[in-house]
Order: sequence, then structure tokens, then C-alpha cells
Amino acid sequence: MALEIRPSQALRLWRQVHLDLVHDGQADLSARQTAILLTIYLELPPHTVRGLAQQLGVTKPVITRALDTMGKLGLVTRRRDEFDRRNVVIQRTVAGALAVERLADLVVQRARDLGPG
Amino acid sequence: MALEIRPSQALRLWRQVHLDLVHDGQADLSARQTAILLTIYLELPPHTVRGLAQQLGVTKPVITRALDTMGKLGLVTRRRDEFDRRNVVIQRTVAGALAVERLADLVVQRARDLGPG
DNA sequence: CGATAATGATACGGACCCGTAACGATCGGG
DNA sequence: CCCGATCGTTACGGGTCCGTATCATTATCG
Repeated sequence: MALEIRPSQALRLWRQVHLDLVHDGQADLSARQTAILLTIYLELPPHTVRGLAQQLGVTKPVITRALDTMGKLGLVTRRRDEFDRRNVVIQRTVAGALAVERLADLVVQRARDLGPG
Repeated sequence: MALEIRPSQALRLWRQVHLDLVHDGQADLSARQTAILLTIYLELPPHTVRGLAQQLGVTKPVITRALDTMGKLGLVTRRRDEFDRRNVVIQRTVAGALAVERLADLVVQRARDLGPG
């Protein structure tokens, strides 16, 4: 069930999708931000700042700042955990889900457009 | 010859590769920089600032700054065009080629690791 | 209670990036 | 030969990000 892809195909796919992201005027997310966003939307909740920092291997302020930025963009929301008020639970949004879905479709479409080799 | 991939697979692939990039302490390139780098290494030379700006749909200073950064990282080099000294020719480097190759292998490997669904 | 630990947010100095606008260098046509 | 067009770069003001260190808030445990 493994997905077979050749190195040259992988590079052309990577390039084309990034070109599309730049072209579409989407938010120019860094690799870190992309990893954070997709982790929130693919892994099981709840998500906390500390948990994300551990998974990414970065410091907590990195997560806090990324959440600030994505919050402004409407991609995620934060809410205080009522059972342990030290924690903050990161929540998904409709806009964020749509953005993730759009990325998925983009990758699928560009993969389909790939020629052999 | 199209590459078949499902949306959920695309997202998991995208997330895992970005996680790897962050983890490996690679340069945290933005989407724009990634598009520029891969364009230089996949499209036929010669590459100029103006040409890259057109392909990316961004302004020239964006390209200049990206080349500054990637130059410091050793991923690309610039050389004056001797036949039209207004032009600058962007050249590949061994380090850049290795980085691109590493990215390709990373995508291929993570695609192979994908389960069904 | 009070002390300790843990969480997320904030301050700081330094670096990078953005778009607009201006710049010097170079080419090319009249 | 000169003047306009074109090239890449730089200056500017504003924004974001980094890592380290510190902070206030909250929980836990003696």
C-alpha cells in the first residue's frame, strides 16, 4: 500500500505546490508553521502549547507566536482549559479546516498532473 | 502515468516531511524561498532575478533578498553576465544540489511510509 | 496553609522579510 | 553621443520571527 514516487517526481511536485501557494497569495507559512497547523488538524485533540512544542522539537514561545499569527489569520483558536486552568487548548476553526482541505486538494491535483520520470 | 494519492495521504505526507525539515534543523525556508530554490535547480538555466520574479509572481527585491539568504547558506551563487553586464546569472552549488537531493529522498521515503487511506 | 512545580505568555535584542520607491550601472536606438 | 529603457540592488518603515530569560497564574503536595 506504499505510495511509489520517484525523486524527480517528488521535486517537481514540491516545486509546483509551493509555486501555487505563492501564486494564490496564501499566507506564506514557514515550515514550522505548516507543521504546527497540520499537526493540529491531523492529530487527535486536545492540543496544548507544551505538547506541540515537544512534537516539533522547538521552544514554547515558538508555538505561542505561531498561534498568535494563525489566530489573526483565523486558522486556529485558543481556549483556557477549565479543568486545569494552566493549560490552553488549541481548537480548530472552519477557516482553518478549509485551508487544510484546499492544501490537500492542491497536492492531489498536482500529483495527478505529474508526468512520468 | 498520473500519481494517485488521496487527500488524507497528501496531508499526512505534507505534515511528516515538514516535521522532518523542522527536526533536522534545516534552514527554515518559507514557501517563497522553497519555490525559488527548486525553480533554480529544476528549470533550465540561465536564471536571472527578473525571470525568477516573473515565474514566482513577486517583486524583484523579494528575489534579491532570497538570494542573499540562500547565498549565505551556500545554496546558490551569483555571477555577473559578461555579455550583458546588467544581468546577474544565478548558479547552482554543490551544497544546494545536495540539499535538494536530500529533500527529494525525504519526500520519497515518507511517501513510502504512508499507510492506506 | 506554604513551598514547589508546571503552564503559557511576555520582554528583549537581533535578525529577517515585506512592498514601495529610489538608485547606480549598463545597454541600445535615434 | 546621448537619452530612455532595463537590469539588479539598496533604503525605508513596518511587521514577524528567533532563542533566552523572566513573568503571572494555577495546580499539587507536604
